[in-house]
Amino acid sequence: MTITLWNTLTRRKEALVPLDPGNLRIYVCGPTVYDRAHVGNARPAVVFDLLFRLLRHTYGPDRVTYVRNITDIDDKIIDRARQTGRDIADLTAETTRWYLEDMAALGVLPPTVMPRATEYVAQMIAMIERLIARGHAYVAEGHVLFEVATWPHYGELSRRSVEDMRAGARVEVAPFKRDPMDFVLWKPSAPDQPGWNSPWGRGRPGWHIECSAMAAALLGESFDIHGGGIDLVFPHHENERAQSCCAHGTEQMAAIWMHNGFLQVEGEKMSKSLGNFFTVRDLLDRGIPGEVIRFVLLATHYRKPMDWTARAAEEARRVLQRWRAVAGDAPPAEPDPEVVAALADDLNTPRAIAALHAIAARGDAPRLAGSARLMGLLEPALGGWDRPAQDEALARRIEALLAARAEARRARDFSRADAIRAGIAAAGVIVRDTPQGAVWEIGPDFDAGRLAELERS
RNA sequence: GGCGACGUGGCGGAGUGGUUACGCAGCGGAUUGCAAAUCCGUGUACACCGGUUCGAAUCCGGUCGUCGCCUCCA
Repeated sequence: MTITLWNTLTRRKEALVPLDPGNLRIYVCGPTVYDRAHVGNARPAVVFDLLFRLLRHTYGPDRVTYVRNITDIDDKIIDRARQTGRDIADLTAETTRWYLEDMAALGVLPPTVMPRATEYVAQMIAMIERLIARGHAYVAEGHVLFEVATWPHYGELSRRSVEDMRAGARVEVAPFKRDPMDFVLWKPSAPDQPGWNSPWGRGRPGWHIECSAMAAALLGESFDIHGGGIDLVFPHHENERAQSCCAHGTEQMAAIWMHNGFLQVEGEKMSKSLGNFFTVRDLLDRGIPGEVIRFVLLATHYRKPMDWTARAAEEARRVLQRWRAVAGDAPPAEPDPEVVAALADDLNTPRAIAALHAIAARGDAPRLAGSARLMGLLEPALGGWDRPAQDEALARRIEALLAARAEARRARDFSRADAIRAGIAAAGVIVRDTPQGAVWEIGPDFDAGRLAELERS
């Protein structure tokens, strides 16, 4: 099975040809840890988790190295710590823990390696020294800057010409820059800011260098896939690519560059001022299962803009509930070839989901379970939300009411039977009659008061 | 202002030079005491305007709209 992926660099779908068949290497830009992950942050985590699963399935679990970093050096972190009076290490440690918990709730597997930027400062300094030695970087007023003009390929990834960018520059240009587009590799730290000793004085790394250093340390100078959100194409990935290629003297940092599309909420962009800004934790706390969130994120092709809506979540919940009922506890079979083929075609998840619908309609439980799990769905660990509540007293009360209805039906007292049924429904309990008898579950609008009212009548 | 992405039926969302995507909702039927659930069947589409072509929703050009990047936001 050949995996084909859209390469942002070439704007084409390309066959994935491993540089080293024994070790497929992928790097994805992870979170900057200063706050809870929002739904937009979850999209790349889920999308590249799916890719990770597909690669493991295709090449074998031991032949894929997936690196997703934790950026724990950043001015946003410094600002947040200052505002809240917290210690930076506490803040980043707690936020990292939150991130991992929230992603695990979405069925995101731990990557092979999760390096933290603070552990790679020495490698960053070494890389900056190489860039200076090779004539791609210069020191000015305690800063080290990458000199864009020294690399003719700058702008290729984001399809921008250096000329256009200079013309459209809206940022104030630091006076010590040789060119407005030059970007910071290292900058000085004030005494109250975190800093590391370096040949250029006490300071801290610029934004992009940490990914270049960690990728090189863990995956080598050149690797197979580099991924992240589309907003990272410029400047982050453009700059990473320039730094890495110039430091190592290589032609490519990654063979394939992948970017997921942006996320909107109810047709509008997510922003705190619109009040539609919410974190993964908000959704989980609101009772939306992580598996449902994952499904919604995978229902749109990863490269397209997607819209998070309450309606989409509701639809996803119903689909998963039905699939879980079909799959039951069946042992998972090999994934369906059509599902694998769809995913191998640039992660065409909507097509894969359509194939899952067909499998579910056939009632092929083992195949459904095995195929869905390739996508991180119908995993036992994410289940439970689709089962009735474990409250035994409540279960006895509902079953007593259902028994009363069954009794009324046997007596052909249909008006009483229907009244009980309507009452149970009004209380938010969903009842389905099957040949084996009535089954029920607690719906989203459950109202214990109305149930008690019904019991009195 | 510069650069880029996207625009498919009531909704979500693939695909793509000539043949049903799929799901949800709707409608019809089976089933049911009546319902729910389930099963079967079914209609509606490719932003707009030109062009290329035997044929375009699919290619090319333009217009409009939405979104993103150019501000250390995935």
